[in-house]
Amino acid sequence: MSEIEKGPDRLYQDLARNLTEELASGQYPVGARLPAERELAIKYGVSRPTVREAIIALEVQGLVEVRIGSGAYVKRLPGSEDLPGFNVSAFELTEARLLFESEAAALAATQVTDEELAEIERLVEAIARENNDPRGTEQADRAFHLAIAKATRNNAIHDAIERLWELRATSPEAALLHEKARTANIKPVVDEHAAILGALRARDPAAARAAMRGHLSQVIDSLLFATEERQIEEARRAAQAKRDRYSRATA
Amino acid sequence: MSEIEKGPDRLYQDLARNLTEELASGQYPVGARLPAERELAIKYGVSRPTVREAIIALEVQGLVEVRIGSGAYVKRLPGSEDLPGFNVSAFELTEARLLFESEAAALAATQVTDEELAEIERLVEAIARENNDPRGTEQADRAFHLAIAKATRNNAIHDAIERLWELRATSPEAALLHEKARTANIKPVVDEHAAILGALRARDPAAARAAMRGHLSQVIDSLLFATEERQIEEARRAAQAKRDRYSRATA
DNA sequence: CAAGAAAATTGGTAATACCACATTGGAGGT
DNA sequence: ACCTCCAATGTGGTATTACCAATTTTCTTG
Repeated sequence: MSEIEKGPDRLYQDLARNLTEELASGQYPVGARLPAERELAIKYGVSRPTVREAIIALEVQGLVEVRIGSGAYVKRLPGSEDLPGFNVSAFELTEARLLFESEAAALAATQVTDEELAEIERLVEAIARENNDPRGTEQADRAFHLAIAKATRNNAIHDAIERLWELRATSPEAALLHEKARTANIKPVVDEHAAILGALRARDPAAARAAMRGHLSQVIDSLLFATEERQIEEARRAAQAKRDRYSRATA
Repeated sequence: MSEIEKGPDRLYQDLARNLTEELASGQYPVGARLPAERELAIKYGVSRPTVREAIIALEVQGLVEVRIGSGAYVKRLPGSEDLPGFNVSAFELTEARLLFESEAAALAATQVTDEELAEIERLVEAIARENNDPRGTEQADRAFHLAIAKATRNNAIHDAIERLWELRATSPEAALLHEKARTANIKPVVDEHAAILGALRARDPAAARAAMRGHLSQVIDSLLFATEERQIEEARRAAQAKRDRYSRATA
């Protein structure tokens, strides 16, 4: 039937990629059996050893399970890596950032170097430009926050915060909600980022913490604003009340 | 030469396991070339297709890189997965916990249920028993801190803190240093944990934060105590000074 | 209709052959 | 003596064929 497109190297890799795509397309749901090795060999115009190599590649990746005398069965779909913490909402994510990044900013204020301050200042300007671009990707925003995390001189802190941003990128719902919030609310972020920068420049931990908290509180507000009323009104009120309680206790 | 031990299923898996062990043993350092497929086939008494399957399994795992016409070369050693944040010290880890878990405790104080309080109380008692056991594994300690993280009702926070504990477990140096610190300093932890529990029970965020900070500051102290003077005296002073600066700013 | 046996199907492994690419070493020229 | 080039050799890449073992299906049979 269909032919293998291109690639002079490693036929089995092309075939494994093709099969992975077919898995992702839903052509073979979880639990389904793949065609026999001999059939696949004919279908793709390759030899059976090559088919076996490709299936072994999928097997090692945990995509399929091979049962002797029976066949190769779909174990999980390509997209669904079991990354720990994959099931977090945009609210949880931002709440976590509110807690962690605020403290990180305070620590960074005691550690930041002049070079890092210059870099952060450059990123603030980049964020301003990014905001004017209707199709901005928030790359500068991410870089800004990670630069502060890095200024803590603590790899564990930097990694934890970087991870939160990755979760945001890999969670479809979170990315969508953030995008909605962004289009509806563009103005204040520049000032907030500048305030954070100012506190860092002053080497004032308390001010840096407060500025970061203010910024992320604003982000949560914009998320709340972007939330459909009818849809999750209850969850919205709960998130609001939760934050209020925490904020009041730490004011 | 050597024979394959056992296993009626999947010869290539046995062979891949054998090769992985030989990689781990340092028999083939990074960059070294593995014997030719034909040689391995003879050495292990299997056919070349089977050897190819095993090598492909290693290749998919990123252990070796196959160059056409040249051979299979060791890319990385089995133990060294590139988990993000693999290179963190015990100090960084605990400092991160000091920042994150303190805030998590504050948030948890506003969210914790009576059931969770009962569970946490149970864990405090378990920690006390664990401390009397010279070969305690700190399982209860971990469970205690994760229970508090869970009481925040925020999966992102829980995951981030859980990750820090995993890093501690997977980092040999960190585990070693903690073990040294534990044997040298057993007494205060019970009181500290009880203090945290008390603050949670009182639903007092500020007190919970302070209690957690006090506890983890104590942990850092014990780590400093366990650090060999001659070895990293400079790093020790730096860590001490860093924490002091942050603590003074948040007192 | 059910239980068991036979046949067909499927993955597992081996053996062999040939091709393409890489490396190496020696022939030949400078 | 040195460098260049190319052929021989080694190595992985793939195909073909064959046979075995486990499973599944089919069919016989009580």
